[in-house]
Amino acid sequence: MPGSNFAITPPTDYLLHRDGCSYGYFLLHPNRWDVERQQLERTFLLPGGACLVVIRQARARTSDVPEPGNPLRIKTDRPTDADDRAELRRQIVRMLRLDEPAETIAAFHKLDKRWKRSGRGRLVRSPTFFEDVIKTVTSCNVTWPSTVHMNRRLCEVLGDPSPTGLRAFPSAQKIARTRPASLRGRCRVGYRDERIVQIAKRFAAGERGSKRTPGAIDAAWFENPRTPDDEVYEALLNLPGIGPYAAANIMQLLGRYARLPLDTESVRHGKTVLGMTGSPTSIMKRLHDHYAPFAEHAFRSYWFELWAFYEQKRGPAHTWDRDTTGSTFTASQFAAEKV
DNA sequence: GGTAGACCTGGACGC
DNA sequence: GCGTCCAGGTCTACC
Repeated sequence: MPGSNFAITPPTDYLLHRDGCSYGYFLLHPNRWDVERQQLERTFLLPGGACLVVIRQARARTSDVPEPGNPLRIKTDRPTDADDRAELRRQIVRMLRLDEPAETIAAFHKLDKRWKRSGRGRLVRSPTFFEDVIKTVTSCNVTWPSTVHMNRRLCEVLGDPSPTGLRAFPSAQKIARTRPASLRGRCRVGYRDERIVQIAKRFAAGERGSKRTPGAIDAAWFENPRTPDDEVYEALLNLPGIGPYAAANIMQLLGRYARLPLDTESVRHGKTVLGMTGSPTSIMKRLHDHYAPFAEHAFRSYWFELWAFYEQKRGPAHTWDRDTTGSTFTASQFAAEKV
Protein backbone atom coordinates (compact mmCIF):
# COMPACT_ATOMS: atom_id res chain seq x y z
CA MET A 1 0.00 0.00 0.00
CA PRO A 2 1.46 3.39 -0.95
CA GLY A 3 2.21 5.62 2.00
CA SER A 4 3.62 9.07 2.55
CA ASN A 5 7.19 10.15 3.13
CA PHE A 6 8.40 13.39 4.63
CA ALA A 7 11.16 14.68 6.88
CA ILE A 8 11.39 16.55 10.16
CA THR A 9 14.48 18.55 11.08
CA PRO A 10 15.28 17.90 14.76
CA PRO A 11 17.41 20.09 17.06
CA THR A 12 21.10 20.16 16.13
CA ASP A 13 22.09 17.81 18.98
CA TYR A 14 19.32 15.26 18.43
CA LEU A 15 20.10 11.53 18.11
CA LEU A 16 17.12 9.19 17.68
CA HIS A 17 18.77 6.03 19.03
CA ARG A 18 19.91 7.89 22.15
CA ASP A 19 17.05 10.33 22.80
CA GLY A 20 14.25 8.05 21.61
CA CYS A 21 15.42 5.23 23.91
CA SER A 22 15.70 7.29 27.07
CA TYR A 23 12.67 6.36 29.17
CA GLY A 24 10.75 3.14 29.79
CA TYR A 25 7.70 4.22 27.82
CA PHE A 26 9.58 3.62 24.54
CA LEU A 27 9.18 -0.10 25.39
CA LEU A 28 5.41 0.09 25.89
CA HIS A 29 2.79 -0.62 23.20
CA PRO A 30 2.05 0.74 20.72
CA ASN A 31 5.69 1.83 20.54
CA ARG A 32 8.24 -0.54 19.10
CA TRP A 33 11.93 0.17 18.71
CA ASP A 34 13.36 -1.95 15.88
CA VAL A 35 16.79 -2.88 17.22
CA GLU A 36 18.09 -4.16 13.91
CA ARG A 37 17.02 -1.15 11.82
CA GLN A 38 17.43 1.37 14.68
CA GLN A 39 14.05 2.91 13.95
CA LEU A 40 10.93 3.69 15.93
CA GLU A 41 7.60 2.23 14.83
CA ARG A 42 4.19 3.12 16.16
CA THR A 43 0.57 3.48 15.11
CA PHE A 44 -0.66 7.06 15.53
CA LEU A 45 -4.27 8.25 15.70
CA LEU A 46 -4.70 10.94 13.02
CA PRO A 47 -7.72 12.84 11.63
CA GLY A 48 -7.93 10.34 8.76
CA GLY A 49 -7.68 7.32 11.06
CA ALA A 50 -4.99 5.09 12.51
CA CYS A 51 -1.70 5.03 10.65
CA LEU A 52 1.47 3.01 11.19
CA VAL A 53 4.50 5.31 11.16
CA VAL A 54 8.20 4.48 10.93
CA ILE A 55 10.67 7.10 12.16
CA ARG A 56 14.30 6.73 11.14
CA GLN A 57 17.21 9.14 11.39
CA ALA A 58 19.18 9.71 8.20
CA ARG A 59 22.70 8.28 8.11
CA ALA A 60 25.78 10.14 6.99
CA ARG A 61 26.95 9.24 3.47
CA THR A 62 30.11 7.61 4.74
CA SER A 63 28.75 5.99 7.88
CA ASP A 64 26.04 3.66 9.16
CA VAL A 65 25.66 5.83 12.21
CA PRO A 66 23.47 8.96 12.22
CA GLU A 67 25.09 12.23 13.22
CA PRO A 68 23.38 14.57 15.69
CA GLY A 69 20.78 16.73 14.04
CA ASN A 70 20.40 14.57 10.93
CA PRO A 71 16.85 14.71 9.52
CA LEU A 72 14.20 12.31 10.75
CA ARG A 73 12.64 10.37 7.88
CA ILE A 74 8.94 9.71 8.42
CA LYS A 75 7.17 6.94 6.52
CA THR A 76 3.48 6.02 6.81
CA ASP A 77 1.61 2.87 5.79
CA ARG A 78 -1.20 4.78 4.08
CA PRO A 79 -1.55 8.00 2.10
CA THR A 80 -1.90 11.07 4.30
CA ASP A 81 -3.39 14.48 3.61
CA ALA A 82 -2.21 17.85 4.93
CA ASP A 83 -4.31 17.56 8.11
CA ASP A 84 -2.90 14.12 8.86
CA ARG A 85 0.67 15.26 8.33
CA ALA A 86 0.25 18.39 10.47
CA GLU A 87 -1.19 16.34 13.34
CA LEU A 88 1.43 13.62 12.92
CA ARG A 89 4.21 16.21 12.99
CA ARG A 90 2.71 17.75 16.15
CA GLN A 91 2.52 14.35 17.90
CA ILE A 92 6.07 13.35 16.88
CA VAL A 93 7.45 16.67 18.12
CA ARG A 94 5.76 16.09 21.48
CA MET A 95 6.80 12.45 21.74
CA LEU A 96 10.46 13.00 20.90
CA ARG A 97 10.63 16.42 22.60
CA LEU A 98 11.89 18.04 19.43
CA ASP A 99 10.61 21.35 20.80
CA GLU A 100 13.38 21.31 23.42
CA PRO A 101 16.19 23.27 21.78
CA ALA A 102 19.85 22.28 22.03
CA GLU A 103 20.37 25.31 24.27
CA THR A 104 18.08 23.82 26.94
CA ILE A 105 20.04 20.57 26.95
CA ALA A 106 23.30 22.55 27.08
CA ALA A 107 22.00 24.40 30.14
CA PHE A 108 21.35 21.03 31.81
CA HIS A 109 24.88 19.86 30.94
CA LYS A 110 26.29 23.05 32.43
CA LEU A 111 24.55 22.19 35.70
CA ASP A 112 25.33 18.46 35.61
CA LYS A 113 28.48 17.91 33.57
CA ARG A 114 28.31 14.09 33.80
CA TRP A 115 26.03 13.89 30.77
CA LYS A 116 27.75 16.35 28.47
CA ARG A 117 29.90 13.71 26.78
CA SER A 118 27.05 11.28 26.08
CA GLY A 119 24.74 14.16 25.24
CA ARG A 120 21.86 12.72 27.22
CA GLY A 121 19.21 15.24 28.21
CA ARG A 122 15.92 14.54 26.44
CA LEU A 123 13.39 12.01 27.68
CA VAL A 124 10.99 10.33 25.30
CA ARG A 125 7.28 10.45 26.19
CA SER A 126 3.91 9.80 24.54
CA PRO A 127 2.38 11.69 21.62
CA THR A 128 -0.44 12.88 23.89
CA PHE A 129 -0.84 14.01 27.49
CA PHE A 130 -3.72 11.53 27.88
CA GLU A 131 -1.54 8.55 26.98
CA ASP A 132 1.16 9.72 29.40
CA VAL A 133 -1.38 9.87 32.23
CA ILE A 134 -2.82 6.41 31.52
CA LYS A 135 0.64 4.87 31.10
CA THR A 136 1.60 6.32 34.47
CA VAL A 137 -1.51 4.84 36.11
CA THR A 138 -0.62 1.44 34.64
CA SER A 139 2.87 1.74 36.11
CA CYS A 140 1.69 2.20 39.70
CA ASN A 141 1.67 -0.65 42.17
CA VAL A 142 2.81 -3.25 39.66
CA THR A 143 6.07 -4.71 38.46
CA TRP A 144 7.26 -3.68 34.99
CA PRO A 145 6.08 -6.85 33.16
CA SER A 146 2.51 -6.11 34.30
CA THR A 147 2.76 -2.54 33.01
CA VAL A 148 3.93 -3.92 29.66
CA HIS A 149 1.03 -6.38 29.62
CA MET A 150 -1.63 -3.78 30.48
CA ASN A 151 -0.49 -1.41 27.72
CA ARG A 152 -0.34 -4.23 25.17
CA ARG A 153 -3.87 -5.33 26.04
CA LEU A 154 -5.23 -1.75 26.00
CA CYS A 155 -3.96 -1.42 22.41
CA GLU A 156 -5.03 -4.89 21.30
CA VAL A 157 -8.53 -4.62 22.76
CA LEU A 158 -9.41 -0.94 22.28
CA GLY A 159 -6.91 0.53 19.82
CA ASP A 160 -7.87 1.33 16.23
CA PRO A 161 -5.91 -0.69 13.64
CA SER A 162 -3.76 0.86 10.92
CA PRO A 163 -4.06 -0.56 7.36
CA THR A 164 -1.16 -2.87 8.27
CA GLY A 165 -3.13 -4.13 11.26
CA LEU A 166 -1.02 -2.72 14.09
CA ARG A 167 -3.12 -0.91 16.66
CA ALA A 168 -2.90 2.57 18.16
CA PHE A 169 -3.23 3.53 21.80
CA PRO A 170 -6.96 3.95 22.51
CA SER A 171 -8.39 7.45 22.54
CA ALA A 172 -9.92 9.02 25.64
CA GLN A 173 -13.35 8.79 23.99
CA LYS A 174 -12.91 5.06 23.37
CA ILE A 175 -11.90 4.27 26.95
CA ALA A 176 -14.60 6.61 28.31
CA ARG A 177 -17.20 4.46 26.52
CA THR A 178 -15.78 1.21 27.92
CA ARG A 179 -17.28 -0.51 30.95
CA PRO A 180 -14.83 -0.78 33.88
CA ALA A 181 -15.53 -4.50 34.20
CA SER A 182 -14.64 -4.98 30.55
CA LEU A 183 -11.40 -3.06 31.03
CA ARG A 184 -10.55 -5.21 34.01
CA GLY A 185 -11.45 -8.50 32.38
CA ARG A 186 -9.93 -7.94 28.95
CA CYS A 187 -7.01 -5.59 29.67
CA ARG A 188 -6.07 -6.98 33.09
CA VAL A 189 -5.88 -3.54 34.72
CA GLY A 190 -7.28 -4.82 38.02
CA TYR A 191 -8.66 -2.28 40.50
CA ARG A 192 -7.47 0.56 38.21
CA ASP A 193 -10.49 -0.08 35.94
CA GLU A 194 -12.86 2.54 37.38
CA ARG A 195 -10.06 5.09 37.81
CA ILE A 196 -8.89 4.76 34.21
CA VAL A 197 -12.43 5.16 32.88
CA GLN A 198 -13.02 8.21 35.09
CA ILE A 199 -9.81 9.84 33.85
CA ALA A 200 -10.77 9.08 30.25
CA LYS A 201 -14.21 10.63 30.76
CA ARG A 202 -12.62 13.82 32.06
CA PHE A 203 -10.24 14.00 29.10
CA ALA A 204 -13.04 13.26 26.66
CA ALA A 205 -15.15 16.05 28.18
CA GLY A 206 -12.21 18.44 27.89
CA GLU A 207 -11.66 17.52 24.24
CA ARG A 208 -15.35 18.22 23.54
CA GLY A 209 -14.90 21.59 25.23
CA SER A 210 -17.62 20.68 27.69
CA LYS A 211 -17.16 23.27 30.44
CA ARG A 212 -20.23 21.97 32.24
CA THR A 213 -18.77 18.54 32.92
CA PRO A 214 -17.26 18.57 36.44
CA GLY A 215 -13.53 17.94 36.34
CA ALA A 216 -13.22 18.24 32.54
CA ILE A 217 -9.52 18.27 31.72
CA ASP A 218 -8.13 21.13 29.68
CA ALA A 219 -4.95 19.47 28.34
CA ALA A 220 -3.66 22.78 26.97
CA TRP A 221 -3.68 24.26 30.48
CA PHE A 222 -1.49 21.42 31.77
CA GLU A 223 0.86 21.64 28.77
CA ASN A 224 1.19 25.44 28.95
CA PRO A 225 4.66 26.25 30.39
CA ARG A 226 3.20 29.41 31.92
CA THR A 227 0.91 27.41 34.22
CA PRO A 228 2.68 27.30 37.62
CA ASP A 229 4.16 23.93 38.66
CA ASP A 230 2.35 23.90 41.99
CA GLU A 231 -1.05 24.38 40.33
CA VAL A 232 -0.38 21.55 37.85
CA TYR A 233 0.76 19.25 40.65
CA GLU A 234 -2.33 19.97 42.76
CA ALA A 235 -4.62 19.43 39.76
CA LEU A 236 -2.96 16.09 39.00
CA LEU A 237 -3.40 14.94 42.60
CA ASN A 238 -7.15 15.52 42.17
CA LEU A 239 -7.34 12.91 39.41
CA PRO A 240 -8.45 9.39 40.42
CA GLY A 241 -5.55 6.97 40.75
CA ILE A 242 -2.96 9.76 40.85
CA GLY A 243 -1.00 10.09 44.09
CA PRO A 244 2.27 11.86 44.90
CA TYR A 245 4.46 9.50 42.87
CA ALA A 246 2.24 9.47 39.77
CA ALA A 247 1.71 13.25 39.88
CA ALA A 248 5.47 13.90 40.08
CA ASN A 249 6.06 11.47 37.21
CA ILE A 250 3.46 13.18 35.04
CA MET A 251 5.13 16.49 35.90
CA GLN A 252 8.39 15.31 34.31
CA LEU A 253 6.43 14.00 31.34
CA LEU A 254 5.08 17.55 31.00
CA GLY A 255 8.66 18.85 30.92
CA ARG A 256 8.60 20.06 34.54
CA TYR A 257 11.72 18.44 35.98
CA ALA A 258 12.04 20.03 39.43
CA ARG A 259 10.05 17.33 41.27
CA LEU A 260 11.23 13.75 41.79
CA PRO A 261 8.81 10.82 41.46
CA LEU A 262 10.39 8.64 44.10
CA ASP A 263 9.31 5.01 44.51
CA THR A 264 10.74 1.74 45.77
CA GLU A 265 13.10 1.68 42.79
CA SER A 266 14.48 5.07 43.89
CA VAL A 267 15.16 3.61 47.33
CA ARG A 268 17.00 0.71 45.72
CA HIS A 269 19.05 3.21 43.73
CA GLY A 270 19.82 5.21 46.86
CA LYS A 271 21.03 2.09 48.64
CA THR A 272 22.92 0.21 45.95
CA VAL A 273 24.36 3.04 43.85
CA LEU A 274 24.56 6.01 46.21
CA GLY A 275 25.39 4.00 49.34
CA MET A 276 22.55 5.39 51.42
CA THR A 277 21.35 3.57 54.53
CA GLY A 278 18.31 3.80 56.78
CA SER A 279 14.56 3.47 56.38
CA PRO A 280 12.86 3.98 52.99
CA THR A 281 11.37 7.24 54.29
CA SER A 282 14.73 8.62 55.35
CA ILE A 283 16.36 7.53 52.08
CA MET A 284 13.66 9.31 50.08
CA LYS A 285 14.31 12.50 52.05
CA ARG A 286 18.03 12.17 51.41
CA LEU A 287 17.38 11.59 47.71
CA HIS A 288 15.44 14.86 47.52
CA ASP A 289 18.37 16.63 49.20
CA HIS A 290 20.87 14.84 46.96
CA TYR A 291 19.31 16.09 43.71
CA ALA A 292 18.24 19.52 45.00
CA PRO A 293 21.38 21.23 43.57
CA PHE A 294 20.18 20.34 40.07
CA ALA A 295 17.13 22.54 40.64
CA GLU A 296 14.83 22.68 37.61
CA HIS A 297 16.80 19.80 36.03
CA ALA A 298 16.69 17.54 39.13
CA PHE A 299 14.71 14.77 37.45
CA ARG A 300 17.07 14.60 34.48
CA SER A 301 20.05 14.13 36.81
CA TYR A 302 18.24 11.48 38.82
CA TRP A 303 16.86 9.66 35.80
CA PHE A 304 20.03 9.43 33.74
CA GLU A 305 21.85 8.07 36.78
CA LEU A 306 19.19 5.37 37.01
CA TRP A 307 19.21 4.79 33.24
CA ALA A 308 23.01 4.45 33.20
CA PHE A 309 22.66 1.75 35.86
CA TYR A 310 20.15 -0.15 33.72
CA GLU A 311 22.40 0.16 30.66
CA GLN A 312 25.34 -1.09 32.70
CA LYS A 313 23.27 -4.19 33.47
CA ARG A 314 21.52 -4.78 30.15
CA GLY A 315 23.57 -2.94 27.53
CA PRO A 316 22.66 0.26 25.66
CA ALA A 317 18.94 0.93 25.63
CA HIS A 318 18.89 1.07 21.82
CA THR A 319 19.72 -2.67 21.87
CA TRP A 320 16.73 -3.57 24.07
CA ASP A 321 14.02 -5.45 22.24
CA ARG A 322 10.51 -4.63 23.47
CA ASP A 323 9.30 -8.22 23.57
CA THR A 324 12.34 -9.78 25.26
CA THR A 325 14.73 -7.63 27.32
CA GLY A 326 12.33 -4.73 27.50
CA SER A 327 9.38 -6.65 28.89
CA THR A 328 11.09 -8.86 31.42
CA PHE A 329 13.47 -6.94 33.62
CA THR A 330 12.27 -5.89 37.04
CA ALA A 331 13.60 -3.69 39.79
CA SER A 332 13.75 -6.65 42.18
CA GLN A 333 16.06 -8.45 39.74
CA PHE A 334 18.46 -5.53 39.88
CA ALA A 335 18.23 -5.40 43.65
CA ALA A 336 19.25 -9.05 43.80
CA GLU A 337 22.24 -8.51 41.51
CA LYS A 338 25.55 -7.09 42.56
CA VAL A 339 26.24 -3.52 41.43
C1' DG B 1 -1.18 14.66 60.13
C1' DG B 2 0.18 9.93 60.39
C1' DT B 3 -0.69 4.96 59.74
C1' DA B 4 -2.73 0.34 58.75
C1' DG B 5 -4.92 -2.41 55.59
C1' DA B 6 -7.32 -3.36 51.25
C1' DC B 7 -7.01 -3.20 46.42
C1' DC B 8 -5.33 -6.74 41.94
C1' DT B 9 -2.10 -9.04 38.99
C1' DG B 10 1.76 -11.81 37.48
C1' DG B 11 5.86 -14.04 38.69
C1' DA B 12 8.59 -16.87 41.83
C1' DC B 13 8.76 -20.64 44.67
C1' DG B 14 7.70 -24.99 47.10
C1' DC B 15 5.35 -29.18 46.97
C1' DG C 1 -0.28 -28.32 38.09
C1' DC C 2 -1.67 -26.18 42.18
C1' DG C 3 -1.39 -23.22 46.24
C1' DT C 4 1.02 -19.60 48.62
C1' DC C 5 3.70 -15.57 48.98
C1' DC C 6 5.43 -11.21 47.41
C1' DA C 7 6.06 -6.61 44.99
C1' DG C 8 4.07 -2.38 43.76
C1' DG C 9 1.42 3.12 44.71
C1' DT C 10 -3.18 4.84 45.91
C1' DC C 11 -7.15 5.27 48.66
C1' DT C 12 -9.94 5.12 52.78
C1' DA C 13 -10.90 4.59 57.52
C1' DC C 14 -9.32 5.35 61.79
C1' DC C 15 -6.66 7.36 65.61
